Amino acid sequence: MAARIERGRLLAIFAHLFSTYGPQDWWPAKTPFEVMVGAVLTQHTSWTHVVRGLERLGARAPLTARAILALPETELADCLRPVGYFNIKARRLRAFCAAYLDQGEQNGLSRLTTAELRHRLLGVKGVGPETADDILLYAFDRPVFVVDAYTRRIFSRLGELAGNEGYETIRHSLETTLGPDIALYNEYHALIVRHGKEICRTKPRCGECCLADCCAHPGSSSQG
DNA sequence: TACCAGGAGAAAA
DNA sequence: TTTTCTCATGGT
Repeated sequence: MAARIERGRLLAIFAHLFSTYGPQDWWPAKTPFEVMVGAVLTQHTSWTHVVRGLERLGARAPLTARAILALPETELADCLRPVGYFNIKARRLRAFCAAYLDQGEQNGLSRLTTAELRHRLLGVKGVGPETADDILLYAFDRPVFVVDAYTRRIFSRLGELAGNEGYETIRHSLETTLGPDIALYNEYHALIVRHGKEICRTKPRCGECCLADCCAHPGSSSQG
């Protein structure tokens, strides 16, 4: 069954988050390619660790697909040590760089439709739905809502999701309800991550944070 | 000391 | 097809 969330409620939650945290100015990267590298590295890892990895990598080679591919995998893995899962991520990053060059880099990929681009990204080993959608939204400015663990957790706590919906179900529901709004998706996901990092880990129950007012919704279960 | 973090793929059931 | 396991460092 498809998840259904009211548009007004989604916008109210967004307004609460925005008034609490302000603009997040995402993604924290200098170039679209750096966004892509960050998206691969941040899998199941906090951004502070990714920054360290990027700094080590940047000290060893320019942040380009060719330069990364020119590094031996063991050396790349050593750069990525602070990120965690460094052996796996070195393999995944190399696979991504190879695919990126193969598909014509930024210019070649930019010509594809969002659906085609998403399909190509998901075809790269190590790029799953969330990583692909991070790249689509923040590197290619495509109207794709990124669903991550925090998105699922927060909307579940607010009673908007059961919590066991599939990734595509949640994404489709959010995109259908909100309409294709790149700026809104960009800020919403950034705010969800900010809220998740600051609040969800320390306050286990819904209603103990800036979203308390939103918890008054009749459908809210408020069970953490 | 133990738990968890902005996932994804492979293996097992 | 679904569930479980593995990858790994570093902060709390």
